[in-house]
Parts: sequence; structure tokens; C-alpha cells
Amino acid sequence: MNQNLSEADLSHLQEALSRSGQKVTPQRETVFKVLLSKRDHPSVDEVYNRAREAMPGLSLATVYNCLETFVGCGLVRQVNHERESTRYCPNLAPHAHFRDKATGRVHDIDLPPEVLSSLRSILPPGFDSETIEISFHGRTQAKDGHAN
Amino acid sequence: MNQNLSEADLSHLQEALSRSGQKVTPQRETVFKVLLSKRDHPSVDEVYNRAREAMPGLSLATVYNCLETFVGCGLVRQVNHERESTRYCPNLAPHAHFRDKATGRVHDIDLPPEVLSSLRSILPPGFDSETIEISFHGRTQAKDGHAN
DNA sequence: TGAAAGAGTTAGAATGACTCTAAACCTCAA
DNA sequence: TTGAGGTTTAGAGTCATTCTAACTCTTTCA
Repeated sequence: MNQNLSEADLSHLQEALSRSGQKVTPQRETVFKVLLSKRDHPSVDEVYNRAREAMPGLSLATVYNCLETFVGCGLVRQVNHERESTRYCPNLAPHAHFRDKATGRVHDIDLPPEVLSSLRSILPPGFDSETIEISFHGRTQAKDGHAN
Repeated sequence: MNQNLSEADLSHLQEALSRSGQKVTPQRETVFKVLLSKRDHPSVDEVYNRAREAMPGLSLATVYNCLETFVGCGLVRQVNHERESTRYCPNLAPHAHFRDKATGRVHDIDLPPEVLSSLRSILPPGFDSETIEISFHGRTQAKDGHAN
């Protein structure tokens, strides 16, 4: 979390923002960096706390604003589980989420195209889906500590 | 919404409650009846308003309690979409939900066993899923008015 | 009978995750 | 150098849900 955004990530941010007529600001850079540097589906509060290490004056409202902006221009996805607080995920590849009952951690589960299309095929005619959210809830016997 | 629960529905309620050591009460009967009589995924507030027609003194807290009880003993499912208020669904067959962007209505989408199992198959070893939630979000060109 | 226990219900207060508001801040362009 | 518009900020407001503590009802068993 100490080094800056890479050239590539910065221009990714830059490009997505300007596509919707918005600017790169220090706050947005900081929040984006937080999301990329630990991909563990943080809540707004977690993003806020991590981001303030690098930018102490940052306000919670701004974190909400930044994240909403990123969702709006397709840079990150929201992840909701029941009525818990919203989490954020910079993984844009099609994937499902698995929420561990015991730890509360959210893991990305890769979603192969054929499963995605078999899922789409269950929709009756007249139903046009723009987004699909798939979430599993259960337990893991994970041996490693990384949370994805 | 004027007639009582059928024998079959009442004994279904009865049995599910007693399985977890709980009792049938007039409030629980009323709330359960509301859920069965219009299967349109009502929110707590909607259940509350409908139920008070039959039982004016019923409190909102009790509606929350009843619904929580029903979820706990497997009589109904919760349906969440983003951070909107929780909705309730007495359809226990495996199904996905489709939320209409324009109307906010939630439709049940039947989930064939082979799709369900292909979905389960994407979980890596060590991930034991107890529940799966699938929700589509998009638009419908529905010709009929019923909300399911 | 009737006292105590325990489940269920109730109104209203409390919580917490956002969401809004209005003022301040910046940057760029005329 | 004025001001227009996007951005940030602190704090107030909202709203679904949860909690609390009193009350009611039924059951138990003394």
C-alpha cells in the first residue's frame, strides 16, 4: 500500500473516469489504490480506514462518492450479502462469490462461460438480463490464509 | 385474503413450527396467510399492511419476528436485492430471482437440476455450499400483470 | 386454586449503513 | 479575477432493522 499506482492502473482509472466525463483526483487515486492493493472485498469502512493511512484528511463521504463513481464507470463491482454492508471488488472478470459462514470472508469463484450461458438459458422469453449475481454461502476447509 | 388457511397449509405451518419447538399463534397464522395469498415477494412493510387488515392490532415488531421465525424453520426464503429492503418468498422449490429494473417486481425463475449442479461444480474442492442465491437484474417485456 | 415459568407480543428507543445538504475548495477558461 | 462547474467535506437526516423492557397468555405442578 506504500507505492503508487502503476502506470497501467493509473491510465485504466484515467480512461474509465474520462469516458464518463470525470476527473482523476488524489482522493480517487488513493481509494482506487486501496482496492487494488488488497483484493479482499473491503466494506466502505475498511476502505476508509486503509485510505486514511495514506491520506489522513479523507472523509467518509468522499469514500462513498469515489466508490459510487467507480461502480458507475465500471471500474469495480458491488458485492452484497443479505443486508450486510456493501463490499467492493475490482475483479471484473465474470465470477461468483462464496461467502464463508465462519469467517465472513468473500472468495471469488471463477465462472466459466458455459455455466454462465446455461444460466442465461433458464430465463423465459421476454426476460432480458443485464447483470447476474451468484452467491454461495457455506463453509470452507481452506488451508491458505489469502482472502479472495 | 379473507378465508382462512387451508387445512394443508395450517398443518404445514404447524409442523414446521413444532419441529423447532415453537407454537402456532394467531399472529403467525395471519402473517403466513398473507405470504401465501399473494405471492409477490412482499417487503416487511407490505406484509405488515396486508396483515393489519385482518388483525389491526398487530405490531411491526411482530411481523419481523414472525418472518424471522419462518425463515428459521424453513417455511419461507428471504430475497435481497442490493441494499433494498428484504422481501419474502414462500416458494421453496429451487429457483432464481429476476428483478425488473423498471417496475421493481421480482419474478421467480425455475432452476432446473442440471443447471443447479453445473453451478455447484464450479466450486473448488474445500468449498461446501449450503445455499446458492442467483439473481438476475434487467428488463422484461411481460404482457401479463401477475408478479411472481 | 394459583404462583411461577416461559413463550410470544408490543411500543418505542436505538443502531448502523448509507444519503443528503450546503458550504468550501479547486482548476480551468474567458 | 471572475465565475462556472466538478469535487470534497462535516454533519445532519433517513430508513430498514434490531433491541429493550414491559405486558399478556398458556402451561405446569405445588
